[in-house]
Amino acid sequence: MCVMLQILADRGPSPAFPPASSSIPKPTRTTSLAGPLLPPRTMIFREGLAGSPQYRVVDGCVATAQTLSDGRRQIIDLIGPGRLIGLGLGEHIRYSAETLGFTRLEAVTMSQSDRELALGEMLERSQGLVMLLGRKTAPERVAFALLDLARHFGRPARDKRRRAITYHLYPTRGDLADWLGLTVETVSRCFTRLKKAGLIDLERGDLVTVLDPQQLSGLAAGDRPLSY
Amino acid sequence: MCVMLQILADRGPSPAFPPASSSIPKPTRTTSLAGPLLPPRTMIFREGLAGSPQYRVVDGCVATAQTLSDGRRQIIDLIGPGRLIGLGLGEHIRYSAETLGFTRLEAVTMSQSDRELALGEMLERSQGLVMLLGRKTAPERVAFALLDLARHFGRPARDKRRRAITYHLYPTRGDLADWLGLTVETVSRCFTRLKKAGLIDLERGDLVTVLDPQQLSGLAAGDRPLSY
DNA sequence: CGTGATATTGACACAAGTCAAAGCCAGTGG
DNA sequence: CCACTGGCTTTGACTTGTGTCAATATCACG
Repeated sequence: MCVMLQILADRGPSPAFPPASSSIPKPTRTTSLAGPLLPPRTMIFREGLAGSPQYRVVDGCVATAQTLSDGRRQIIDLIGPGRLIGLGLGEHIRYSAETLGFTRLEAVTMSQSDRELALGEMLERSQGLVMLLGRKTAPERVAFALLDLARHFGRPARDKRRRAITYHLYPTRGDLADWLGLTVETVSRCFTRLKKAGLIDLERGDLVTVLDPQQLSGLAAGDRPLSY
Repeated sequence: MCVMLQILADRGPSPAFPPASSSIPKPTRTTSLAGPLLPPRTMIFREGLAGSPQYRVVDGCVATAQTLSDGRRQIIDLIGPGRLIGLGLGEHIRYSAETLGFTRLEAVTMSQSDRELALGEMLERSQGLVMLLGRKTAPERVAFALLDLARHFGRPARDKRRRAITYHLYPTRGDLADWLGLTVETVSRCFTRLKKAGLIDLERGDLVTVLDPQQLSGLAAGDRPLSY
């Protein structure tokens, strides 16, 4: 039995995604709880909606974000397969969530201790982002993002027994800018510099290969300055 | 019976503060759990220490912070009376905590659901800081900080039935800079501008009066631009 | 083969950082 | 009581990283 997820596949501002029913059916297959394939830019829920539906990302990518009254947007987290969305204060949701690519979710119910663990993980990631936004330079931020995405979306498929990791980049330059507290142009310039420095490779704009994870993480941590 | 808190009142890098014993004695007085008065700049715990002792701030102010290898510091939160410190992943503490003024703590043990609630609150504050650091200008950040501190440290003592709020500023300009992702100089300049604009008043450097909370919160939210 | 979104690149502007010099104040000791 | 010290703050002059604006390139899609 499938949890019915009403898909509202419009782009941009759209009606809210109804929370899954709280009655979780027994799995009859491994994917029995999984919803349908959501298209890119589907709004899953919005800021201010009461209640907190909980989903696990099965495949694809979801961005959680807060938006200021004047349109400034800050992405709180990019969430890949296996991770959860919908946690937070029970009262009101403080952020919206939308898909960045074709994405499959499954509804989950969690024990209290699982929720506590998940909250702790979210807190840890949020505090990491605070450090990044408060004290890191643009190249450090972009390097960090590329490595974080590699961990979540990279297949262990190493290029030629080098430690290279290749993955599909779900977020656009604009999404990355809104995550890293930068502008589209700055993100693009950092990409170009990282490419010229031989740390990464980019194909067709959305296929990333991290060529030198070692050096890239040195950059992300602020140990090395990225020459040029 | 008092929970013994070993005070290490040195300034700067110092040994860790030992977690309170987990056996909580019955209160014999209202302040029976409260520890001694900790002097300013006492390190309560450091990053990387295992276990997570939990305290409530009774009086004073505590800053939680992460530090990069090259010394860049990011304050995660400033915590006033009634709020908790020590929550997070059980495994390791990802941040350090130190007092900013004379501070009294009390050891607490919490039910699981209290912990979940407290984690949710920390998460919410952390995400608010993410928005501030990623997308707000320096004057907006400072305005936000002054209002947040007013909520936590301001006495309801209103000036002359105007909505003015006065409070002692625990953090130095440097602490504020490390919280807001700015420099000491920028924080100081914003203070000067806010003073000239008649939104706040400063006496002796550490006594703040918010003269126009209304307009200040408009500034903090990015609705108004702060002329001059 | 247009058309529209996204990405890159360049020229320039500006907010915030850096460096440096006073200023202010609390604490100390003569 | 006063000079001295050291930390914090303020202010000014200048630099710089990142943002803004604008032109072009690239790519997906009909």
